[in-house]
Amino acid sequence: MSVQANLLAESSCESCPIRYRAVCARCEEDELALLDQMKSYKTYAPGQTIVWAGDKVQFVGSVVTGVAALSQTMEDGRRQMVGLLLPSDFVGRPGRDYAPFDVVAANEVTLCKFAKAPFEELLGRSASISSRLLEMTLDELDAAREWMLLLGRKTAREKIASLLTILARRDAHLRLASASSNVRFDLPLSREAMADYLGVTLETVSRQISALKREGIIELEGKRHVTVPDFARLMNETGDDSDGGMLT
Amino acid sequence: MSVQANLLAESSCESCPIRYRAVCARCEEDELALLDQMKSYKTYAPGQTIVWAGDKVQFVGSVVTGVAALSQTMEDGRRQMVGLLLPSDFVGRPGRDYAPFDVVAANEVTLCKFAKAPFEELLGRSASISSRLLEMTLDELDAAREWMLLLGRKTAREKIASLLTILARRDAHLRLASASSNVRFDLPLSREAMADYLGVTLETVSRQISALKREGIIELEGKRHVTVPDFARLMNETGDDSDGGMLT
DNA sequence: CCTTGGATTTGATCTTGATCAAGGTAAGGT
DNA sequence: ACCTTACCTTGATCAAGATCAAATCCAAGG
Repeated sequence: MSVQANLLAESSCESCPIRYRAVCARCEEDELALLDQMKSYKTYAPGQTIVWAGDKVQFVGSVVTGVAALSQTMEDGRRQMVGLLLPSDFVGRPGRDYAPFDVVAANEVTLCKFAKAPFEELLGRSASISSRLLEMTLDELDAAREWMLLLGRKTAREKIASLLTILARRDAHLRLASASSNVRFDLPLSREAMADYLGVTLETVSRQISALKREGIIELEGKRHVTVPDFARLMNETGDDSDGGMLT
Repeated sequence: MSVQANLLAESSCESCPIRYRAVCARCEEDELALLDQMKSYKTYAPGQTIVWAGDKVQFVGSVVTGVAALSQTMEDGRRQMVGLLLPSDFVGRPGRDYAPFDVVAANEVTLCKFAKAPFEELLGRSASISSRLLEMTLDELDAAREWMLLLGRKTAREKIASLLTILARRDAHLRLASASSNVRFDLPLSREAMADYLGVTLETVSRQISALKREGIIELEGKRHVTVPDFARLMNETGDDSDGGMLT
């Protein structure tokens, strides 16, 4: 939910459209100038690991384009994705030196980076930035907790439908679930990545997608392009309240 | 993990031992005085709902004693606990008016409350409080994400062992997993609450606890009092790395 | 055009944990 | 002491999803 809220927030700015929206919604001019000085861009190839869990991390930043995934792996190889980073999402942990999780580029990802130390210094002085960052973190926490409900209590079918709903909303920039029928979008994740996100196997992902297709709830062109002829019908499969969580 | 980190943080203070540690680790004297003026205490009975999801919430605060649970319920009654609030944990969401989840007292809970508006006002001025709150929120986010791994990928046995480990650590104030054998503690949660936290049924919780008992990994006196004769052996059942996540 | 390898789909079977159904246990009330 | 009630344990059965094992698809390269 909160991810969407973020995407739909204030309008963007020329030089770094995403960063401005995400971190600096309420920045003063001089703060923006400072941030501009310390920013840099970097692009990562699909599948590339941006940060390894346990690494010392020297930067914070925002996703500009692409999709990155936060994930954890157990010794025996079981993997769980614990967060999706979409454009405008913040990456990094002010006040913490080591990354708690892997950050992996799901497709080609561009980050807008700030050196960590000066950013933290600015954070210590600017109430506008730190309070904005607190809000964003609280939103992430809410999103994580909604995902806990999905992981702990939803069926495989509900999990898939929930993920498709989120991706569809993101791509279509829908404000309300019911706002538009016939949504089309591309899956930014492989079946395996979806499985790791949903806490199921890739076979289960494939079977559930096939089932939704067979029932006409979604249509597929190729493996990755999805059309949802009736969004409400997909929503009905998520197990969520019909209001789409707009209250939060 | 982070919950433990919090508990093991700086020493406490006379008038409101918990709050000082949690929110005001780096407060100035005058900020403490302000907080003292606006604080009040309230006690809730076991099972009582402190906040309903969707409610307008007028306070923030800290847990002083007892255990409270954050939880979500689906229309058909499926329930998932999405956070445990132990003494010193922060409750509430500065900058947000409505509660996203239910908050329920698992046993008798005492809260130290601050009126939300003046607290937020202080937050807007005090870099020390807002940065501390950001850190605490990031810790909660890490804890939520570790729980996602548990919910998505661990077996029932690993889930139970993980929960027991966390509760044992909390109660025994262990610094390291291996620091002490023969840990004893009381379960603050019913079987049903544990089930809702772990994303399984209460029967599964009961069976797995019985299995661990049968194998001598834990001992039970009554339903609630647990003894762990060899902590490392319990840890081995959690599926986690042996280091116990001390790096984060 | 053909080959190749990764990604995906599909099928058959198995396992874990859910569900359904009794019993057991202990604290509190009468 | 006896009953009530809430909570917990245990057993039998079932089903969702995991696992194992082929096919199939398709884009990239030769």
